[in-house]
Amino acid sequence: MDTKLLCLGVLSEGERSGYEIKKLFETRFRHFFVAGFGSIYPALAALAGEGYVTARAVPQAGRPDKRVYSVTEAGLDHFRERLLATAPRHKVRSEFCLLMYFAHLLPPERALAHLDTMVARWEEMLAGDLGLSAADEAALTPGQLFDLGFGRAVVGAARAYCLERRAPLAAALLDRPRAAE
Amino acid sequence: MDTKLLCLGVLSEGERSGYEIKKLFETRFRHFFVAGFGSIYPALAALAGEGYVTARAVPQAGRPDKRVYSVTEAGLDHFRERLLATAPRHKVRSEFCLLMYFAHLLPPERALAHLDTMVARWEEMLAGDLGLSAADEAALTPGQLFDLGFGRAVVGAARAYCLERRAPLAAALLDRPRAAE
DNA sequence: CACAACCTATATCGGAGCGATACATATTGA
DNA sequence: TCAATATGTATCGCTCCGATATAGGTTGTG
Repeated sequence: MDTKLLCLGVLSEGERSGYEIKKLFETRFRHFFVAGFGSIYPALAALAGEGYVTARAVPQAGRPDKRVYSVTEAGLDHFRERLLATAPRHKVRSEFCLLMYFAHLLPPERALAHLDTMVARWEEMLAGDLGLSAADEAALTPGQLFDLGFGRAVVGAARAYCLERRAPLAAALLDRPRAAE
Repeated sequence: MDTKLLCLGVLSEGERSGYEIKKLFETRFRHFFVAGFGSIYPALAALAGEGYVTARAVPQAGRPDKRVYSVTEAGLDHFRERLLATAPRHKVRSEFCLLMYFAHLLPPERALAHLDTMVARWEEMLAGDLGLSAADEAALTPGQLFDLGFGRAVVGAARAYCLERRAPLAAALLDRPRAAE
């Protein structure tokens, strides 16, 4: 389970609760890793069962207790081992591309709306978590900096391509005879 | 199951066997949808059970029979309905980015090797299925053309970024003191 | 002030999904 | 000769994750 691996990774930077880990996933890893509570809580429970992390209950005023996890020595070792054994993969699952592929079976305005939705989402990402200032970047490790730039490059390219091809696509979708180049 | 949806989609272009569908997935959809036999065969069986496709056994010389599937009228309707009800998503799951994020815990040469592996894979994709000639492109629907360009843009951006940042990353990973910009 | 909307916080379950594997044979290439 | 590689179908079990439940606090707005 890769979720276990990433949880171990973020815990190696400091103790955190499941909820905080989810937040972190959303801000720092959104462009390459998505995981919900349904993945994170079981992952943490499994890690605790294997002795790679320990949990500590922190009472909260008027809120349910927070379970704060810390990585153990064995967990750190395990993490490094697993990292060494992990093969680099990069998988995309895009219903957006699927919809575009069959755009001719969709009302044209629907296809274009999907396109606009994606552009908006990518712009949000670029302006949000991917849009750190230079000052913030100084605090990052080389790898974190690499990932940040990678996200910007890929998401930026997707956004740029969609914007650039919107008009030609609209033309091609709306009137069949005229070619759009 | 999205696999069911895509199977229905490719069958709407003509009858095909499970094996042929897998081939098609690998060549046409690799950059946005990955599915193995373990997804495709159950998907086809389910579609047949629902009456959305019909199967026909084609005897082969010296080979197991081929089961060729065709989409039914009901299947075509269902496909269009499902397309209309599908939300545009675009999800990335990248162990490569994960490895890069924690590159400081890896031997530097290992991190760089991972990077080179990915560059090679992306170049393969660009030269292969994403590298159609202009003549071939004329036969595509606007949506197919859009997806092809999208794949080129995104995969190309990933490749370019990795090549561009390789040297700075290597420098930063090898000697900590010097900043790499 | 009432009510909606959203945030913090944890947890489970059922079903989808897919990697690994098995089987059977023919061709290609070293 | 032996190892790959290609065609072809199929299943099993583990992983995974979306949806949902629970519970109260805070913020915002008409």
